[in-house]
Amino acid sequence: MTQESFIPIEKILNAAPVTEVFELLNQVARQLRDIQRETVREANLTPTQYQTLRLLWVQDGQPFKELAASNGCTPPTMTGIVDTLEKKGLVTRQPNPADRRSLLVTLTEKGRALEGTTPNLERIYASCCVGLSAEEFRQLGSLLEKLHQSLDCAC
Amino acid sequence: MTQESFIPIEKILNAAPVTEVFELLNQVARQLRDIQRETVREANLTPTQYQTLRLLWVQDGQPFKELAASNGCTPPTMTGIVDTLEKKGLVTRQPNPADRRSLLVTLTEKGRALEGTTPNLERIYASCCVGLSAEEFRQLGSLLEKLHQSLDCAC
DNA sequence: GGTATATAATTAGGATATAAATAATTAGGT
DNA sequence: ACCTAATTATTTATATCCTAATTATATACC
Repeated sequence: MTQESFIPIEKILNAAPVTEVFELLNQVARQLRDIQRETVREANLTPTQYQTLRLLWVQDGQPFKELAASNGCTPPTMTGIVDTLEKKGLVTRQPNPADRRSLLVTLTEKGRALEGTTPNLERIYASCCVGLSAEEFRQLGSLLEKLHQSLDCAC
Repeated sequence: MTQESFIPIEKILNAAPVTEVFELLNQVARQLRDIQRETVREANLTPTQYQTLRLLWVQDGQPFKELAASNGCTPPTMTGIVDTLEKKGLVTRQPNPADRRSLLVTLTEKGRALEGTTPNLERIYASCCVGLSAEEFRQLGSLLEKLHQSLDCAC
């Protein structure tokens, strides 16, 4: 039995490799949000507003709950986001014929027209990833997917 | 020339592979923050407050600017965080002898004592990553580091 | 049918976030 | 020394973001 077998768990934890990687992940997420912020600033949108509009451009007329889930926030948060988008005249609340409790978040003409005028985020994102090969990028996606699954199960 | 040659760039971009990976990355970041929230809830702390205390546990008496940078937020945000930590009696603002504009964020006895009683986040994080092998996890860290560098340069 | 439970969106209240402007202080150039 | 420019923390205004509690409606169960 080699000496390495006796490295105490505390010592390994002190190195905190997991925490380090997770802090790096958070840092990268912040960088991406900042890039997004710069990209949509000219359109007078915040990253959150842009993200929500993107979801509606793909499928208009979504109930709050679904929209919140797709956006990764809670329903109360989505209420606030839709409030500000409504103030800007980009969306409206419409009754849901299928359920009178539910409201559908719906694009206005102005909100729909915005799709054609906002810069192409995919293009800008791609230009920021020159440091990674296509294969490395594919690998990153695969590992993140695995981590996502693992976090979903374990916690 | 086959028809495939005429696939317009817009159609390819709609597949949005980069955006997909980046949205996955954001989703994982959110999962990690939620785990952190659950972990420190019992201590009556938010993830942000815990993160800031962690920085002070490593090095006490940091100026606002440094603390904000380490925490990945702006100085105005750090002002708010320290305000709430001060209200909880965990930190105080101390004058910086080296620069009268500067204030040092300093742990109180109560704030320092909290280090021993909060749960070990590293241990909890590690238990959530059972889906990845050590090698895969190392690879993920390496790819994130590369992406971090790339985003820093390109944007 | 009537009551209990569940669900959709909101409200209330607190804590982060950003941008923009400000007060106090320091640093640099002349 | 003096004046301008840069820096530190803050304030203000607006926008996210959470949890917990509320309101209105729908579904289930007996």
